Amino acid sequence: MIQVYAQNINGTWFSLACAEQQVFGTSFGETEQKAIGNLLNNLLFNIPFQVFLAPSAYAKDTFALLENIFEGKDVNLNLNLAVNNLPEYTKRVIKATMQIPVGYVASYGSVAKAVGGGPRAVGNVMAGNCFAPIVPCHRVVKSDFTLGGYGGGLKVKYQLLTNEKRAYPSSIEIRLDDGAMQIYPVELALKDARFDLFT
DNA sequence: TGCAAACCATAAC
DNA sequence: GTTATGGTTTGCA
Repeated sequence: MIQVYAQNINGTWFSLACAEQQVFGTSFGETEQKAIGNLLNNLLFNIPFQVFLAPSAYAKDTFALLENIFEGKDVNLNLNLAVNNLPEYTKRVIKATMQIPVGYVASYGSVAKAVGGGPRAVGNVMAGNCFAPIVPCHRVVKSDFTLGGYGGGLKVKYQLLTNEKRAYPSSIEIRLDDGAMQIYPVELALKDARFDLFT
């Protein structure tokens, strides 16, 4: 039985699906309904779940982690994510995406180059990301450094990236199991962002 | 700039 | 099996 929780932190609703100290999905939204809706939408397991009003200790800890990520802080991600049932390619993309540090972004194309496959396939994985914002899909942008899309809305993507500014001087290459991935300072993606594109 | 074609793993049928 | 669908990219006018 999977346990589902929702909690409001500083005006944002976070949602969590977990069992046995293992995270099956996370999400967030403007309202409690949206947060849980997003969560269940992406949850691909057809397993019974139960919604709890009061968070368990484990849920509390995880919510605190989500909030820290949301605010752009550097956090230690030693969470136990339930990815075993996901398709092989999806796992690879998730793993690579989690290697993007705070303060940097990657493009769909550079992720694709690192894990194989094409940019659109990477976009597909992001669109179904069950672990936002733990798996930092908001750090993946288009090759021209416009934001691309975001499940939670582009405004949120912009906000998250703004919180993660670290003023790194240049792009670097990070090593993955499979290959290498080029990542760029997040400022590049924020420079030309215009709010009128968000509506 | 703007448009069309190539791109590639999933999910749905 | 086959088709449709993207949070894309690239080339070309």
